[in-house]
Amino acid sequence: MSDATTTTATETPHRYTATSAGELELRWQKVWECDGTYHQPNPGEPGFDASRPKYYALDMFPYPSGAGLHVGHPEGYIATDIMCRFKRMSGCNVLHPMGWDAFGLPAEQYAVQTGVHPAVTTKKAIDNFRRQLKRFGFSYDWSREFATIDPDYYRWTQWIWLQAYHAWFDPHVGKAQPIAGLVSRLEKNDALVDVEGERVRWSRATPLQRQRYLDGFRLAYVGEQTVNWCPKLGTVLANEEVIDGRSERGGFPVLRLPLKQWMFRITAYAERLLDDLSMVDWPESTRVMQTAWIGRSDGAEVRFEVLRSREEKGVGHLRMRLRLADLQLALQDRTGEMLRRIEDRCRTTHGLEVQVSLAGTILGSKQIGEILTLQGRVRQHGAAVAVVDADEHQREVFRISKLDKLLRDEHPGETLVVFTTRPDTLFGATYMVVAPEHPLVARATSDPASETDVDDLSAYVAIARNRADVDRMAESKVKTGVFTGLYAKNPATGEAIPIWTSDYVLMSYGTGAIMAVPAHDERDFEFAKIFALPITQVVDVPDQPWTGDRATSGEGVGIHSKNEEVSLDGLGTREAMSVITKWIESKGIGRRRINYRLRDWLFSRQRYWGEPFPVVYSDDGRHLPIAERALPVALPELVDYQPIVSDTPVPPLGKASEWVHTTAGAAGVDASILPADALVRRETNTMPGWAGSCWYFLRYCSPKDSSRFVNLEAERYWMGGRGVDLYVGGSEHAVLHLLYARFWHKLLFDLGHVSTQEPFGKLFHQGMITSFAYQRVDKSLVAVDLVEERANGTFVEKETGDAVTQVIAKMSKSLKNVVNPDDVITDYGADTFRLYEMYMGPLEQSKPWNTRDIVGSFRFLQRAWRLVIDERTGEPLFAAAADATLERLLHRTIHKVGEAIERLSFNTAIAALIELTNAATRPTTMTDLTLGGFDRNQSERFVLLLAPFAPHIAEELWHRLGHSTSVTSAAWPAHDPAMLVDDEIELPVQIQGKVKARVTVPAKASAAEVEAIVLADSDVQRLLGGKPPKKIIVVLGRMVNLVG
RNA sequence: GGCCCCGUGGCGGAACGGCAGACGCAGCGGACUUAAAAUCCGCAGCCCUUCACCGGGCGUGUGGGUUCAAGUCCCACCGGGGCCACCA
Repeated sequence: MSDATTTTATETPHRYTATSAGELELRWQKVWECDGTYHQPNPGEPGFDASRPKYYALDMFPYPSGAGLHVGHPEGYIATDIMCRFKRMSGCNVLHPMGWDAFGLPAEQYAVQTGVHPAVTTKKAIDNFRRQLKRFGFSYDWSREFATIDPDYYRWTQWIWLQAYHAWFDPHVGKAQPIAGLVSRLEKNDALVDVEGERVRWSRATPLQRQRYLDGFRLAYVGEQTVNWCPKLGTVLANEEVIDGRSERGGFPVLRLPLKQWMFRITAYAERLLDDLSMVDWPESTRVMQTAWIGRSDGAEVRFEVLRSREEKGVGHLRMRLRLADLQLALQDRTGEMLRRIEDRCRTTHGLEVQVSLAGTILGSKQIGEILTLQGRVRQHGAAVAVVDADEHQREVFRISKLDKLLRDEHPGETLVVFTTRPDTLFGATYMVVAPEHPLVARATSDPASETDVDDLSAYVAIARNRADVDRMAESKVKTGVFTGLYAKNPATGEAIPIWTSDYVLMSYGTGAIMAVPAHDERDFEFAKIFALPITQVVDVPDQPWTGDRATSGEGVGIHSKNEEVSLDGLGTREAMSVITKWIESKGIGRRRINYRLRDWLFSRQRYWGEPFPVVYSDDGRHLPIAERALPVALPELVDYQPIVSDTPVPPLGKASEWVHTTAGAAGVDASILPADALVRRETNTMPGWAGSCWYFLRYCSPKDSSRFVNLEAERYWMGGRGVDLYVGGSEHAVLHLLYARFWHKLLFDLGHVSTQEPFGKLFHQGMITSFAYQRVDKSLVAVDLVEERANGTFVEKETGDAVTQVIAKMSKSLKNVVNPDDVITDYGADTFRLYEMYMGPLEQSKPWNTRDIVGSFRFLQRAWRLVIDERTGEPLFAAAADATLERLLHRTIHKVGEAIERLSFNTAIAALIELTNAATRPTTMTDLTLGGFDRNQSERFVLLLAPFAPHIAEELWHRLGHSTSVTSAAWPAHDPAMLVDDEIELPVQIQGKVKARVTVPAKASAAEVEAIVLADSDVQRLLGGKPPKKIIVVLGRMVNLVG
């Protein structure tokens, strides 16, 4: 117990003490709950006032852990609560909800450790979090509370997933469309589709083949991917969940493993996710992080011929160009009729079997000429593939996957496609490198005539593959690699250059292969030095003179870059890139391309504690969606939810065999898809913890709606304009949650389910609450309880007496500097806690908790109380007459506080309130208490100013001032702008830029008048010593500068 | 290694390019008290000068620059933090 709890009850029985604060806080919390003070009706509901503007303030809902709340949790919640209370008083309808993000790994791991079912521990944790949060007096509308584990909620999480499953990203319109539209197009054209290397007409394809084909388009799809497999967690993880080769949760090593998993085609939205960042008011750092994560690179894709030896001549290319008129017709004719005609023409006039697929978009006829080239490539058997290749803009993802597929599947071992951001260095490409996982390597190892040691190659690939990414990085200092025995023909120089494999090239980026330009890329240079590969300079970089002992990666002027058809010599890098790209395109060996670092989002987890997928499998291996009417697919109550130890991921839900093996009818598959009695197997993977947080802010709008994931009208009202008006949470979610939620939102927007492109109009990250710790000379940290403070303000280690310095560190059990919010509230009350945490410093900054400082906030509330209440009687106390100076200050404070709240600058708002209180406080020695302080009206406005920050004490004072309704619904006081300026102001006078004197001038004085007053001032004349200044600068209302 | 942010009293921090250090903590002095606590009043960046008042100089990590004027803008460096990290 702190000093604050002691009270001099005998003399001042109505003081504000920790005890009385606790009493009145609990009392008002009960009243607010009984009265439904913070209940916000929806449009159409009784009590809804349509004339008021809306304000939606959202906290990142917590993941309730067994440990309970720590002092960092409430920081953001207090901030939004202040804003909400201010907005309510300013006349807004305010949506301020709270809920629980309750599925996920930590709860399951805790359950596995303790043997208690996660449903039990999670419920307990939620109850504890709710109790702790309620003690702060937050103005949440608790009637909107829900948890992501509620079947009524995850029913709709599954529903949204189904929307993605039934949709594809149509490159023509740049947005998601129902996949039924694509299917009917395929049917109508009876299109030739490509399924795992085999081409069949749609009408003749098996159901499984059709499904496989459509999986190449669905936004939620099954895909075979090299995944991040964490054996220790027993699950696969998304790229975003892997940091430095270790799991974000737990820090366990992560391996790579090819696996069929549910994916989200988030890459289809790469461009929009990037561009729309300009629409939102977000911290710059977060926008930069998302931009970097999406990682757009502009460059070119170039196809190299693969040769089996240095001497081999490559297979010739056949290049074709259709007449512009044909293309124009093809584009305008969406039915496919024209495409058929082009195919026919190729067959009859060129003797070529050609497939034409329409991947371009009608951007305007002027672009058509430049956007399309038809490339043909002859195979030995005479079959050919043509790719209609469209413009680089927007529709990239769809076409590229298509191109890659065709190239890889149709011409195994014959070409090697690379992506480069520096096509202008093509002449300097002296070797190639492919990732160890690249298919070319597998073929090279099985080539009996290989020029290299195949065993070496196999061994290297085996090591690189099995190595966890952590090790791969740890050993990354020295580059390693093996020659594959294959060569590629540099299309610019015509030279055969060796193809190597090395783990510095990643299979997951670009095409998994690079053209190495050692002269102008540091990584390639390092590799070339180690393996004595040739280095050819092809760019002269002005500020990086060529010395031969390092790569020059800057931009410059092309040299040594010339063949019969094209020359880059003398061209600047930018121009050279454009020239060479055009040349590549005209040769049909590549094109301009945009590449994204973003990969598709792996959405399956081999865990029990998550949302089941609404999918079953038929015995021919097809996945079949559950009908919407059959949702939710409830998570079975599994007694044994222990993860299955295995070298490969095995979902624990497989243990619920009665649940897994069922019939189509029982599972809820529509009879039109499969007969009701057909045996099916349920999907046993579950969704990751991120699923529930992707759309919870929408559910708050109408949490009880049982017919829709969100009520249409409620969504339009609360999310209207720019979505959530204020979203506060930690910057640790800068990419993960905030990127995923944006993706879901865009998908829902495209399908017409929500009304805004972006979910969160304004985002704010609160800083971390840190703590003090102590550091020895050797930089090791010492726990707080092992250190004592000396009288002179220095710190020594108790045991040794050695001096230690105070440093700022994260709160941790080992440093004994963790603060429990419950204790602080017991010692001072929730109002003091709220005030202290907001007064510590700027909201966005990380700040050290200092328990010693809390008393300052407490004393402020005591003074505020004494200012309004006579502590002997408990009755309100008023000055006989309003003090004019105080009135002026009050107006200024009203202005300052309101403006500071809008800026989320709560520390300065509170400082202004303290200044006002200090100015108004009567000395305790004063006997006539009617002399100082506020009059009734001033007191009321003062209490209103206090209300957003310290709602309990404000409510108490408001009622003691005679009001019977809550301060929550009172109007924010107005200020008179005329009261913000004084009649006379004191101006500093600078001489040669240094403040030397002060003069008092009328506030409305003109520059000339001010100048006259200054020059007439006796101090100024003395300081000038008779010499008139050369120049006088008058900044009205600010200062005067005399320059000699 | 790359990009970004931040360096202000003993501590947390204020400061539209215009009086640096608001406000709070800790500290010091005083009032009240038998006393302590609490409360209230006052003092408080550093240095020089002075018995004192007065007065003067230096001060926002370091060094330069722009400007009548720089904590604030520009360049370089030092220190701390964050993000990414072989992304071709």
